[in-house]
Amino acid sequence: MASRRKITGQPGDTPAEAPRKQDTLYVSSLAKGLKLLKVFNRTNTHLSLTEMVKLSGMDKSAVQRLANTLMVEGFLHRDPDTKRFRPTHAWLGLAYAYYWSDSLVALAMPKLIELSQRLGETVNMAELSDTSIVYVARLPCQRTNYEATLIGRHLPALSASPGQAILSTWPEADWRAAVETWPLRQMTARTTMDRAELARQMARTAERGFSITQDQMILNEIGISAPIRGADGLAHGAVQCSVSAFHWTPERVERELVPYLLDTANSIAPAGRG
Amino acid sequence: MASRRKITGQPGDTPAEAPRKQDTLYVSSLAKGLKLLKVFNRTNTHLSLTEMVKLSGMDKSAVQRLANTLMVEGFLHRDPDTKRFRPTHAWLGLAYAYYWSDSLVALAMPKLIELSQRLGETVNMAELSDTSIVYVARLPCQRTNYEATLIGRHLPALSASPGQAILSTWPEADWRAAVETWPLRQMTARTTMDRAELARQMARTAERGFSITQDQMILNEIGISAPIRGADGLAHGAVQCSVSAFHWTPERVERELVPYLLDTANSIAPAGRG
DNA sequence: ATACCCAGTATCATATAATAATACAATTTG
DNA sequence: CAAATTGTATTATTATATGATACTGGGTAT
Repeated sequence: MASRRKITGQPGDTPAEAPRKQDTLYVSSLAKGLKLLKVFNRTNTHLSLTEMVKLSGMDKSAVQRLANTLMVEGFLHRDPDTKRFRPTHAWLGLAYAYYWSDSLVALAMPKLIELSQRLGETVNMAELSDTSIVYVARLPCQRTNYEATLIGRHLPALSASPGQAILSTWPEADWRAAVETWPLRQMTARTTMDRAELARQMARTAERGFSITQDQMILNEIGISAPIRGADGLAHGAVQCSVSAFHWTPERVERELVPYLLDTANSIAPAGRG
Repeated sequence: MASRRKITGQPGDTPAEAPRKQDTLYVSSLAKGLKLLKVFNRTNTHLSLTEMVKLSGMDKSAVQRLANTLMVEGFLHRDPDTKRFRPTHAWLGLAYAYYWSDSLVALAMPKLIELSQRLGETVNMAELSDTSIVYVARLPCQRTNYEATLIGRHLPALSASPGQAILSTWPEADWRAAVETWPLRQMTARTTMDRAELARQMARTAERGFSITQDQMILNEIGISAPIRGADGLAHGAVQCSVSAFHWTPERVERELVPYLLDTANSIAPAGRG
């Protein structure tokens, strides 16, 4: 590796390229294989070998071997005609396994279904994952767009209403630190990028016990979230309801949705830790 | 490896232990890492190092290194207190990526939502994966149990109504071969294990264009499925409705559910191949 | 208390198994 | 039909994964 090092690294590469992680208890071949899985996303769905090479920044031979291994093990499917790789049902199998390890979802599910039928609007459940929230359960209604039906989506916690609801249950110093440092991404023209403004919203959320956001992820979308508190008062997750600003005003939301949302969130009592 | 081979292999091991797959384009370290992921399932949700060793049949040191790598890469979480590993939200992130690669789900989703609201009963969509069906979309209703809300579940295609519906669109010789050879598992006391009987059911299904099963996965559960046909007439997936035998009779199902189910399935037109 | 046992952690010499260059085949493109 | 691009196969080289072993610490029973 000393002599045959990568000479320059193409300018388009991911920055820094992560020189070496640890040593003895780090299996880099496994890490590279996982990296190849992560290359598939919303825009990269059916990839050729060379595309995988470009996107992963790894060597052609390496990608060849890793992709082949993933195929043999059932994690990638190769279309014999186009020679392109795509994810397999094994990826859903992992989600299935995940759900059995997350007791909070099991607790919440019946209440979420009930809420969704009562409100007739999209109901979601999200959990915090580092500085993002992740949708773990989704009950769509007719006018829900496809993206909003998909579990596993990660969003910046600061901008999404479930994130704000969860954070608001933290000690004030903690959530203020998060508001200062956690990443933000301009998703729509109106996504709040002003951290001072976010801090004000958070203060209001902490005070009221629920969060309301608008135009943050999609224009004309109103998100309302209530935290699911544990015995220690800290939130493990949040129940979210998503409605259209065409049909709803913040006032009506607060009158007709929030009470049910809070009721549902409060009725979900996490046992120990999720 | 010639000298330090595994001496005997404990009697409890998985059979044969897969001596070697291929050689030059097979990265066994990656395969082992994936094997470790597969160890997590419905019953094994939070695993200690030694449990992972037992379940995977791999060396203690190997598991140590692989698990550590999976943790560093964000695919396993370790509880600092119990020292146990569990799946992370990355597992749901893979499901999210999967959904963008499966255009059939995107096509079907709005129709499935509509159907679920019209019927007020659990509506699912499943796809064939080898000899299993996999649930790719689920719209639960109040009395749906937790397991039936989870995507990614694999079931023997021969026993599940979506599997029968899909198979019934194949040329008769093909589905007959499947009925003869594909695996069966006794899930309830009444799961049909008689292949001749299954063949009769399949013939009926092929004739009628939809399948009805009862007591196959859960007692008192009736499953009704309609195939989603492509341009070639072959099914890429199936729409399923699941109801309780306490509230429904096969006759009423056929009158009040089947027409809507068929209508929904027919309105989903797969473009090219999923 | 103390000794034991078991689970988790760390270290290291060894050679297996991953590497990346290269060559070949099969495409698609001009 | 040539040229370029992508996918496939082969190989020498050594970096990297291996698994035995030893260390640490918590829990339990003696």
